Amino acid sequence: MPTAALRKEESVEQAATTFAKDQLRAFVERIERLEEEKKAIADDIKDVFAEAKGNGFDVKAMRTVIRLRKQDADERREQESILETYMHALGMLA
Amino acid sequence: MPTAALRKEESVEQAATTFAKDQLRAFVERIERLEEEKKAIADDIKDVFAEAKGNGFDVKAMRTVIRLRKQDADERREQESILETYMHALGMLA
Amino acid sequence: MPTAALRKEESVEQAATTFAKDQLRAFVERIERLEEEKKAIADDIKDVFAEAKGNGFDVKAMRTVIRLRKQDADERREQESILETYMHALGMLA
Amino acid sequence: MPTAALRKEESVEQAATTFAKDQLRAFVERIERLEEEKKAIADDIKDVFAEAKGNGFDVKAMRTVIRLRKQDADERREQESILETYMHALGMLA
DNA sequence: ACTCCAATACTTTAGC
DNA sequence: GCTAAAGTATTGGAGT
Repeated sequence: MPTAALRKEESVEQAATTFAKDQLRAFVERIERLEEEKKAIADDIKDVFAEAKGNGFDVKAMRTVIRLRKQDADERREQESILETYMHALGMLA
Repeated sequence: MPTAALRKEESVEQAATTFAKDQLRAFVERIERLEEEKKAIADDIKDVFAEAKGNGFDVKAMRTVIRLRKQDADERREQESILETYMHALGMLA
Repeated sequence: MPTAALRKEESVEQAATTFAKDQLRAFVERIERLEEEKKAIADDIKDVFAEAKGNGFDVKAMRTVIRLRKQDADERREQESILETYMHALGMLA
Repeated sequence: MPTAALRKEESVEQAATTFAKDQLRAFVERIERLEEEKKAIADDIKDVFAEAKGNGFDVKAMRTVIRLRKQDADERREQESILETYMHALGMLA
């Protein structure tokens, strides 16, 4: 993180304020940039669905397939977490 | 992506089915890859908010600011005008 | 829904405005009342968890149990919905 | 809910376990009942919003108004002040 | 335009 | 008290 340049004309408080302002602006702009990227990817996804649809696939069914695959992936973590909870409840874990 | 080989043993219909299956798989995998990227960016955004919070900024206000910057001026005026009307109606303003 | 009383002193437009105002206020108050009730129930739920905890039960494990039971209930609807989607995709429905 | 009968054949430990089980079941069912009630009220709220919408009101603005009414004045001023500061810093105001 | 569903954001709660 | 996670509410987008 760059230090705030303290110009002669500024009081210490003004410098602090200026610094916070710049810092805030930097955070906001970083987030906005990331959100643009995210939006671009979301648009890409839409395009792929549209292309699939153009090739005769049922988009809703595709979404279901993708969702189920993701659930399968998530489920293991989930199951492990549940198991842990139970073992803890039964005093088998710390 | 390999093309669907039309083996001697396959009927034309089987080939078509195999092709559709491969094509579907390809679409699904492209989407899954894109969703992973999207997730990564979403995580980055979270990190930035966390960092901002660690520097003393109010995350909720930051979100508001970012939302407002995204709205165009007309839309914003529109919303504010409706809100004002309602607040008036409910005696929340002058 | 009660009609808006049109007082002699009011113009038609004022009456309309007054009516809308009263109507808005009525809607808002109905919602606020419902939200209070909802809050009260949420508090009751908290109390039950606290009581269970006081009787030596593990709250997190209880939440897990409740969530799983709810999933079982939801799952049937979900499975039916998925089945429908597939049947549709395969041209077996509508 | 029946109390746990302590049958001759049961050891004290078994009885304790049975009792705990029944007690747990009772807690879980109480919570599930309460959650159903909560859900019913949430649905009622949705209905009221839908009705308001059908009468030409802007649901989003209504939600905002309700949220603001819930905040106490101090808190509201606080939030507005932070927001203003941030908007200033980003050149969105004066 | 409107409904429905998925995604996001916010709030609350549990554990450290 | 703070961080991490769950649950809940709100928003936006896709399909009809």
